[in-house]
Amino acid sequence: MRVLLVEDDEMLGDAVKTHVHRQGHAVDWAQSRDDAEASLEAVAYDLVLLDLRLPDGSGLDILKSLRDRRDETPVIIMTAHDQVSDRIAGLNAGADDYLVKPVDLGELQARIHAVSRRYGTHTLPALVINGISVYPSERRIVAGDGAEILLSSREWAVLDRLVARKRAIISKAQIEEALYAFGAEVESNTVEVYVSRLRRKLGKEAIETVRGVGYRISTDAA
Amino acid sequence: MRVLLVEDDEMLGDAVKTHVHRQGHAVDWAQSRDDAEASLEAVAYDLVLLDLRLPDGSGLDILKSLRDRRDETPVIIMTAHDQVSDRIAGLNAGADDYLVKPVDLGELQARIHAVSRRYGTHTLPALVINGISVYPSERRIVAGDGAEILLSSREWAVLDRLVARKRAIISKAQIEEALYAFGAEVESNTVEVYVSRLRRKLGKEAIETVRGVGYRISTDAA
DNA sequence: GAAACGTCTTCAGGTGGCTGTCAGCTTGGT
DNA sequence: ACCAAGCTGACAGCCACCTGAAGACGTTTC
Repeated sequence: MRVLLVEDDEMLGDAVKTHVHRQGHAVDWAQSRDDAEASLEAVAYDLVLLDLRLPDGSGLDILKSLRDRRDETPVIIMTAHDQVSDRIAGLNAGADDYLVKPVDLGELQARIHAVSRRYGTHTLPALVINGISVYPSERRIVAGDGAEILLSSREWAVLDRLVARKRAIISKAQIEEALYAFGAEVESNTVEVYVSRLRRKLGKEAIETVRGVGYRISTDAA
Repeated sequence: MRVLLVEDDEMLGDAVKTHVHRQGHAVDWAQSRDDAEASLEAVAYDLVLLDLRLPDGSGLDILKSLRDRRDETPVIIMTAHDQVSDRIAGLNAGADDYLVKPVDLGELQARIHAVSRRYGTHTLPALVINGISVYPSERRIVAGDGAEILLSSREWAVLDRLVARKRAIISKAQIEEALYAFGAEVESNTVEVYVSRLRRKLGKEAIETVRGVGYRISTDAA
């Protein structure tokens, strides 16, 4: 997932960003209201973590303007104190959930998971190889440090076949079948080339070759 | 194979686990939905046996979230009663087969076999030597601790001949015949070499030499 | 429209695992 | 002790696989 974190506190922001990164999500961190609105305009996010107390205006206004634009991106509010009025205002303005500071990272994780599930987006990677998270139905993988790596459509198609049945050995023929939906034959080592490219992005050990049989995801890669 | 059993009933779970374990598979047993999801996240399985009625949520959700993640691990459902609606919902959600409780262990075995066969993996080892399972038509053997040992195609061919008729003594000539489909003569001790290589992987006692006659699989190896 | 860019496919040279061969050694029978 | 049969480490050749490069094609940018 792609997450926008709106938080002016350096310490807290850093902790949250790191933690959410570790869950395998791409995190942009906006430290002011202007920052946040610029980001929201430029990028489509799957989730927004929103602090209501910002130096240059209320976080609530960000949420309101989002919903005014009929943007239904899930928003989780982080309120500075357990102020009932804040929470009510936030939820009324269209927030999906809220957290009370000091933020417990485990709780944050659980709430992100719950909200995302409600929206049908994926928060759990289908697979983690070498600390690199692979997500289903997304042409992107996330490295351990949070950096995003984009996959081309063919690269992703190959990886998808391998990940769908993790413990199985998949033959080149099976992979080709998935790549070229009937008819469109290919007469060279295309699959080998894409495996090679995937290895460059995922790490050499990520995909195991079984000579004369096919390929398989390495299950033991830590 | 590595199997995840999701079942909250102690009695039934124990019986099923024991039975499946006897077939030579590694079985993890999850007794709750949370347990099951944690296991699925951490480990790649070849098969999931899924009870739909769990204390902390529906087993169907587990299946749905698996398929949402484009995970195609085979799933066999166990429904509490012969509820048509359950079965239909399960199959629609992407289950591969279903069992009706009370579970008949023989039927369970047959269905596991059928589902696995559809996916090209074998569930019944042709033979167990030294706690190492040998599967038909696969160039792979599995040690007692679950570690996999890959065989080269020639190694496999030799082992296959020996396993095909377990108690019989197979001559070198017969084995050579299987290795080199007519014409392609071999004029050295190739068979001896491959027996040696196999012994290195299977254990010294796995293959017995009958001087002047041929080889045979040791049946007494525990 | 032209240039810059990214993707897909093909090809060619390189690499490493698999294979068959042999030589020297071990084992079993007499 | 001797011989025949079998065992196994070493090695050269082969073939499956790997990978860098380049051309064809489509897309974006100016």
